[in-house]
Amino acid sequence: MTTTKNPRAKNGARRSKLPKMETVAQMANVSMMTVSRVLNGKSNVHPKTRKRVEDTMRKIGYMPNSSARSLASSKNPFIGLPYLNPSSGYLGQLLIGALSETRKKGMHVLLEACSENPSDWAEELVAFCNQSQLSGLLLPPPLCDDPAVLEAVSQLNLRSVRVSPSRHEVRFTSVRIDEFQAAYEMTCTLIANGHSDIGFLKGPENQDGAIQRYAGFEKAMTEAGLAINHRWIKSGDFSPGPAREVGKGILSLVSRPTAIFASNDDMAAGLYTAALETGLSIPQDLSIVGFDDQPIAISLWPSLTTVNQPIIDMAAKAVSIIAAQSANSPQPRDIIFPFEILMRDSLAKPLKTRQSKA
Amino acid sequence: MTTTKNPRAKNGARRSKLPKMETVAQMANVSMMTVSRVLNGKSNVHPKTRKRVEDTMRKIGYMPNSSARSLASSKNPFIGLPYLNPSSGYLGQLLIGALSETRKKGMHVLLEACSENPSDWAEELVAFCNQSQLSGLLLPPPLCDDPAVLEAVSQLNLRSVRVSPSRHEVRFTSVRIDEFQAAYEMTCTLIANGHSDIGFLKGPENQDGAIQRYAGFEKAMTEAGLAINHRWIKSGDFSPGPAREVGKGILSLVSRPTAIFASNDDMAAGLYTAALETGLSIPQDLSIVGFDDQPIAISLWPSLTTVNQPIIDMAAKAVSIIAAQSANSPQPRDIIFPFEILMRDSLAKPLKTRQSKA
DNA sequence: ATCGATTATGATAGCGCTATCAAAAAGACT
DNA sequence: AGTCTTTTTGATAGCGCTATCATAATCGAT
Repeated sequence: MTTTKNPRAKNGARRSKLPKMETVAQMANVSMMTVSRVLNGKSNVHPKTRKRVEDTMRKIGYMPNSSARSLASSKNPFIGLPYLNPSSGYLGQLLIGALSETRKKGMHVLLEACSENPSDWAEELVAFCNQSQLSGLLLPPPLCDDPAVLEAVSQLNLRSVRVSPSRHEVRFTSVRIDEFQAAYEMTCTLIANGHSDIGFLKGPENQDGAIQRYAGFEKAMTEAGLAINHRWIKSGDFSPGPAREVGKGILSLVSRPTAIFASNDDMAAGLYTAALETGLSIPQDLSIVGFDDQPIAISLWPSLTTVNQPIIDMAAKAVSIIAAQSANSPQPRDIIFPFEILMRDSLAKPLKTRQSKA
Repeated sequence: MTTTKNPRAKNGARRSKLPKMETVAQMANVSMMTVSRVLNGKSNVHPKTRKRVEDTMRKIGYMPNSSARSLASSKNPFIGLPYLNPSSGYLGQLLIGALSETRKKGMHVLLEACSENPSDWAEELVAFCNQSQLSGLLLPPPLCDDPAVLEAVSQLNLRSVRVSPSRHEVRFTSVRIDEFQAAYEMTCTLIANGHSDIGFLKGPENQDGAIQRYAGFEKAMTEAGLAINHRWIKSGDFSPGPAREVGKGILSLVSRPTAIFASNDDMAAGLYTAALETGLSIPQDLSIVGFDDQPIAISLWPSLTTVNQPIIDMAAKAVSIIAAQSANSPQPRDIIFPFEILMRDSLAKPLKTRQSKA
């Protein structure tokens, strides 16, 4: 008696009820199916009807419920982006490209952090894809170069695009630059500038891209008839700290190179520090070139000469491939983008030219 | 006759059929409802039954379909993260924290690029949230300081958390540091090191955080009885390029400061370049301090003294608040994290102390 | 006009899961 | 054993949309 049963209770404040497709259909005097067709941009709707439906949608602020759409069609407007190493500038670029394209296509990017442990990648990825009913997957390095991941993903019946893998793989579409060629050309540039004593900071030994970069360097040196001094070739992990350490090692040798090619810009940054600490001026005493054109390249002084890969365009292309509903052209392709050698201020001709024996 | 009707046809290669909940239910000899309860971790399931169901799930590799779950429950395991300015190191940190937490909670982060045009933000955000049935929203700067966005989002009936807003707002939960206090303490540190001629590079005039940082600087100067020389106070946009320009302006004055406080690390990096170009050594001729501890802070040489805000922890906390289903404690809170002044190598005592008249 | 070929629209039946409420089973007491 | 709680389980009815197939409308071309 004292307690008056409150009629609102039920589902309470769950969510302010959005208009549903049925409402649109009634107001526009068509069936839901026609509304659905308009929503999905199907071609076989009479222009007049289409306009009426579109107007109605706009008028009542209809928003399709993506869960329902996806349940009914087994397709989500989501593109998965699993990755590690999120602090790198690479991710930022990738996202700019990917998001600008998903935006146009009405899709979204679903991010997923990967385990630290590479052996978990494949299994996690499968769970991720299955649960979220992704329509596609963007595979950045190092995932795109992991055999177990590729094997697992290839069985998943979704469109995956590998972004900057080091080499093509028949089962997948790749968007990439020719890293080997880029490293080759950068080395040629160094040589053309009069350098013959050139050091190289390798990336992680187990990353294919890192290997290709070194291979390109090797080819250019060999072609030019220059010896490679192995005391000037060191390995790092694509981060500045270790690069600085090994850089100091190289620069404190009695005979040191006039130029060093770092496998990426972060390592080049480490090298800058090493040079400054050793009392060497860039580029007078030492030329440094990098790879990737990370944001840091222009923050450094002098600005870093490096190789630019158009990650933004590559990511956008990758998304547009996934978004292409055309469906019947699921042919994996190898799309090679042009790279660019950005001549900035960290490369100059050496003061004296010499070729030491390796 | 000639044409043998092929029974497979129908839905063709759509997707390799994953086991459904019904299969689990049958195999475990329970109803789907019980399976659903186990899946959702409800408490009222007999331990024995729960184990049987869990075993069955594992055995047949059951993966719940998140679209179906979300349609039935009007809840997606997605946290929206709208943002601009994706190249900043800030985003990387934010993602590390957010993703490590979503991972634990079985949720995902849905990224969305915002329009370049701030006046579109609110409307876009509403569409984004409604369509994707987000369970929460992370609002990083500058979105978290935009009144129209806050107004729109507050009506949306979803959990939103503002990440590093410049001040608290009663309608929302905030995770942040006290930027005013941090800037104040950093300035005190500068003063304690013997600097009295201190310049300041402001951030964008319209960002509240940037304003607070300057206010903290002002307070410390005033308290110490030091005059502010307005020729040493310039505005930038949180990016290195313009900072370098205005930095050169300040450093080429006849009377220049012995230290400059940049509103963020990117601007500090621009200042490094300006100093080097002007022939000044850091920190001998000029001390520089930054704010944010972006990745570049340790790539610079000498390493940058700066303020660290624990973005990773803040983002993780934000996600865990959204994930907290407890529901009946929707009280917005203002969670202040401790900042840290990272003493590195870009700050030293000035060679000579003087106080010029403003 | 009349017929087939096309194009536009609609009725129906789920997609895979959860909310709801009712029923059954298991304890806690006389 | 019998009654009353409390815990555990199940049957049913959608969530909001799309696939599918059938029907109706439209259009040429005879």
